[in-house]
Amino acid sequence: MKKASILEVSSLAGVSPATVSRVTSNAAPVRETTRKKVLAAMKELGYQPNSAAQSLSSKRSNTLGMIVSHLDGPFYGPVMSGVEETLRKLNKHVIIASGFAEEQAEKEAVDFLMARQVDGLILLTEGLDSEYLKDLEKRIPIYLINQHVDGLEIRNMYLDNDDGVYQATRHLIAQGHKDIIYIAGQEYKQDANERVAGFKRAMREAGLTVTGKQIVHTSFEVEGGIKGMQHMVDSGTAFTAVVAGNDEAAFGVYEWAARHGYSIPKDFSVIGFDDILMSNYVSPRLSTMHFPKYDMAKACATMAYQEIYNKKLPEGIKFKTDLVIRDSVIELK
Amino acid sequence: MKKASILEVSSLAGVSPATVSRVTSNAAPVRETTRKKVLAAMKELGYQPNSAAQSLSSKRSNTLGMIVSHLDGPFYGPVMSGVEETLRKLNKHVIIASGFAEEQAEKEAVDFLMARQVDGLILLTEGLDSEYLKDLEKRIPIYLINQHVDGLEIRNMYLDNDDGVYQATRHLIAQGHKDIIYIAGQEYKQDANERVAGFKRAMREAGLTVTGKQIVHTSFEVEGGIKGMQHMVDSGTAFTAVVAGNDEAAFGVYEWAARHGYSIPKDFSVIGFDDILMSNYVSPRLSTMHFPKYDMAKACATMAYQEIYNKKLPEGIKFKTDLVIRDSVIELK
DNA sequence: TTGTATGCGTTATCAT
DNA sequence: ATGATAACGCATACAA
Repeated sequence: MKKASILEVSSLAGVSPATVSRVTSNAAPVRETTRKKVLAAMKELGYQPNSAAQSLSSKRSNTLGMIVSHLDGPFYGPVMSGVEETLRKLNKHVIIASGFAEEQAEKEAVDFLMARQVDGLILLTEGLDSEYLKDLEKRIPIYLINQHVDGLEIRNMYLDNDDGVYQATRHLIAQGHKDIIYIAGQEYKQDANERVAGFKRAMREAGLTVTGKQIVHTSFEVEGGIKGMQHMVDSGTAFTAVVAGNDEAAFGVYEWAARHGYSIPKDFSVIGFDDILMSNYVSPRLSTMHFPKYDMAKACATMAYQEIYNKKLPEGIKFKTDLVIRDSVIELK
Repeated sequence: MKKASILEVSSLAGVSPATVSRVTSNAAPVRETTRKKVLAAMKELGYQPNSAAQSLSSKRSNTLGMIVSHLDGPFYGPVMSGVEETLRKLNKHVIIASGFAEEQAEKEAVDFLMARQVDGLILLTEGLDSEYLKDLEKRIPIYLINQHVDGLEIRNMYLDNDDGVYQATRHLIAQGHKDIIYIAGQEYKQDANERVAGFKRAMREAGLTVTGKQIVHTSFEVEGGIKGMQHMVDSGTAFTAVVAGNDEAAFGVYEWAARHGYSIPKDFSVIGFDDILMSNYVSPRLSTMHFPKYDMAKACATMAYQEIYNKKLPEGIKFKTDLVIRDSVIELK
């Protein structure tokens, strides 16, 4: 069974190739009886449209490009998964490239995918600035996950970072904590700063003072959590609870605690952000803010599909986090 | 700057389109002076070959398909990363699809990618049996990661699972442990069983008896580790050390220990397998067998490239694991 | 070494 | 509703 072409199908069905194309693409009306004939012929020959030919002729690749900072990492996996799954059901393809969170590499990834004639670009990047993106948007539909760009709001899938950490902090406060420290992500990262803002807001609203001493910028990594804790202790800042910029940093806090003989949550409470898979399996199980990564990815893929292939106007969505209470936070006596 | 075609480049360079094609594809000799002219023209027009046209004409998509069980998960990420990175450097593309470790879904993924005219298939699957794969191999070059199929050895990137667990177990024995239990992965999984074999071999070689009581088949997941431990305790099997089928299961052992008030490695030692990222960050840091996922992925991608685009014969590679000593195993006094 | 001409498999335009 | 036919942009025999 070698590859059959549209021509063979058409002759076997006794119609023109154009008609076959009409039934495969579902783009024009076809009499029900002829449709059946064609479908039968397709099945008999095991016909699969040649996508290169389709692309060449239709000027569409039926493929979306996706760029993520890293192919590994607990955060990107679920996002890729959601995008791929959604698009596959819609019979579209994804080509994923990694950008390593570096401007140069991410731009190369863009070029790489553009050369591939992708119909749109889903971007979960960190090194592409607003100028570049606005420019890019003129050439191809783009969809941004986790990055806010003025003027591109409608193509933005966004998380309410501020509100998320606000909730997390309030949870701590509700448990009686007053001396709370915050281990923030990289200062140049948008989301890191929004989260810091949520922390400050919650603290002030509760009548608690927040000075620079209670916040340290490190990174969204295990190492960042470790360093952050060390910094706080070195600087003599007292605390009964720590909110980590993300779960990985929270694991760093755990690690620091283990190294120095502290017990969580007995000695101090910890809350994270993202709700990555591992968070449910560390000891103590990490209380955190659930980031609806998967839903966000699906929404993003759907939005892209709708705009590109169905001419619907895109509409940005702002997602909210949910508090996931587990075992790493206890009431302060 | 709209998309320039090969025709415009050729006329601007004062050569035929065929010559332009020759320089882009690097497939036929071109006089150095004309090459420069062409290159200049390409640059001036920002020429990017239309890959759909290339595919259609050359009957090559310059794209490899890759199927993994899950897009997330600590194991697949590094593998995807290695493949993507390697291929991108070689100017080839990867389309990744997930198969969810289910036969049906994985076969659909194959069809999906075949329809896309991929030039080859890199398979990191769990639901595709030998028969199917041997059949598939007749239609398209395939490369198997982590799955041994008789007759397809040359297209196989394989890990010496047996030797890995053998080493892990010997490490435990060298530390004075005699009562060792093994928490194995799913019984229908090839690698799970090879690992069990390595365990038995090491035990017997050391003159230690190994009965069915010391081995329990659960799964390669955190939950599997938890259940495995519970099973061992319920059945009253004594032990001073446990080897887990993989790191995730080892985390389950950690979790079980935490829930029941045991302290690792004081109360018992634990060794894992895979060396996933998190293993370095749990407490205590997990001793484990390093699985060269990334290297394996790169080797696989390179092999695929060489065979498909350079007609070189593929050659399967068997990788070895390395013992990574961290803090979860201590000497038995 | 370079040019000419044809074909790749599909979609889209224009008829009918 | 359906058919005929011209693109689509490139690679590749074949010729020169």
